This record gives sequence, C-alpha cells and structure tokens, in this order.
Amino acid sequence: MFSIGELSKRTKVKVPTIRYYEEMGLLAEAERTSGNQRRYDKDGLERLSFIRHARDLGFSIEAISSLIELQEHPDRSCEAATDIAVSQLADVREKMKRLKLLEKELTRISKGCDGHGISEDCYVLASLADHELCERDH
Amino acid sequence: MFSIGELSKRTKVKVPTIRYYEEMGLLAEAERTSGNQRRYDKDGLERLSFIRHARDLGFSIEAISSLIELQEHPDRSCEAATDIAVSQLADVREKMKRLKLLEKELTRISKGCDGHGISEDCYVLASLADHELCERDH
DNA sequence: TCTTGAACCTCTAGTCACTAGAGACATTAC
DNA sequence: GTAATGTCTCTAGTGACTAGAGGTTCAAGA
Repeated sequence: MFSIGELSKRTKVKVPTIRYYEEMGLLAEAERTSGNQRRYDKDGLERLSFIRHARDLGFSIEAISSLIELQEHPDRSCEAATDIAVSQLADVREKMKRLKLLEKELTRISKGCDGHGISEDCYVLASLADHELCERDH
Repeated sequence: MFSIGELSKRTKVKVPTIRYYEEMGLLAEAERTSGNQRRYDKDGLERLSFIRHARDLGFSIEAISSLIELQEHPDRSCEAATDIAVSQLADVREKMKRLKLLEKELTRISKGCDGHGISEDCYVLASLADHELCERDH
C-alpha cells in the first residue's frame, strides 16, 4: 500500500490529476487510512498506468471511460474497443494532415522576413492578412 | 456597413466568437447603431480575417495580440513577428512528431483485434494496459 | 515520546478558446 | 403594423487539468 505521492511518482501523473481522475470516475475511490489519506495497491497502479497510456495516445476521458467499462464486462465483444481505437486513429491522421499544411505555410511565412521595418512590408503580417498568398485553402 | 451576422458569414467566424474577440481586445470596439447593434466596415472585415487566418494556423490569442501590436507600431523591427512565426512553426513540428508516433502505435493496436471476447485477450485493452508492448517510449 | 516539516486533505477558482442559453430589445420584409 | 429573424448582455458550461488557501496527518529524527 502506498500514498498518492508515491503513485504519482511511479506513474508520472500529478497528484491533483489523480484526484481529478477519481472524481471523474476513471479511478475507483481509493481506500483511506484512519486519517483519511488515500492508499493504493498494485491494482490502482495498473489502472492509472492504463489511463495515462491512453491519455498519452490522445484518448479523451470519455473514450477511456468506455474502454474501462468494456474491461469490466468481458462478456462483450472486443469490437467496441477496436472501434474506439480506430476512430482515435482517424482523428490522429486528420490532425496530422492539417499540421502538415500548417507547417508548409509557416515555413514559407517565417522565411520571408529579414529584419526590415514593419511599415515596409513585413511578410509575416502580410501573409496572415492576405489569405490569397496561401498555396492552399484551410 | 454591415451587421455582426453578415461579418460572421463573410469570415466564417461565429457571432459569439466575434464578440469574444472584441472583449479580448483583438478587435477594436465596433461602432453601434442607435439601437446598440454592432456595425462593421471593410477594416473590421480585414482585421477579423487576419485573426481567423492566424487562429487557423494555431497562433494563440496572446500571440495574435502581439502581432497586432506590432502592426500598430510600424517603427519597430519585423524580427519580433518573425520570431512569433518561427516559434509557432517549432510548435507545429513538435506536435507532428508526437502524432507520428501515436499513429504508428494506434495502427498497430487497432489491427490486433478481430472480434473475439474481451476476456480472452483483447489486443486494444492489453496494449493500453501494458506499455511494454509499445515499440517506442512516449 | 515529542517535534518538525513534508505530504496530504477538501474546496474554490482559474486556464484557454470558445459555446450555449435566457430573456430582452432592434431590425427587416411583407 | 406585425411577425420573424437578428442582435444585445449576462451567466454558466466545456475539457482536462492546474493553482492556491487553509487545515490535517504522517514519518523520521532527537
């Protein structure tokens, strides 16, 4: 049995965040000492690692809730879990696509200026003001 | 002179968002009709287009404020604007890097399951629980 | 056993960039 | 003139935390 601080160290999840996850129902309510402090065991550690890993992968709290629900009903099919992962993947790919376009434009923009006065024709500001300068829409 | 709804249509920025930008000081306070409704002209349209474009590129409200400040002091050097764009670019590249790793792992994860019972060994859930299965750290 | 200081508790409020809703007033088209 | 649509302000909610206040508990050393 270890404290919330210890759990925090082991999982690299901040203490207030652990309490937040408990409040959101992602973590079961922890056992308490007589002095009302939370105590965790290996189970709690594993659960929190799961949550952290999923958060790192960009799953929302809501999606993680669903995954945990699935875990607790092993009779159900695994398809639902796969669905969640697939939709997460679609999300990630969409974000990447957008970021690639942004990268291109920002590269172009940030190369344009070389320290002359803004009044003349700062390329950064001009580029932002005038969408026509973009190579593609967004 | 046109209404906030018209401005919203032309810029594709929602009405409450326009009011929010005004409150945040990104947009100057609009002129009003005798009945207290906001009226805009070409200037307002251009300013809002600028803001929208910058937001699309992921600039924060704060960064946009700085850019606007620069615009209003044309005596200053253009370097500051370039700095903001360059730091934005670094940000975008960092995000892309992370997303690439996520994509790889999510692809792996979501291929693993094929509809058997969760109790057996749902690959999605197992992967999230066990970080060792990852090919790289994150 | 006592003391001290770190860690813990709850609660409230703040972050960012909006979004939603209530209830009242203005404008526009017919 | 009336009805529908648009606009106004204000407050509160979103997601996923983070920060701070003010108080209590724990563990280690004397």
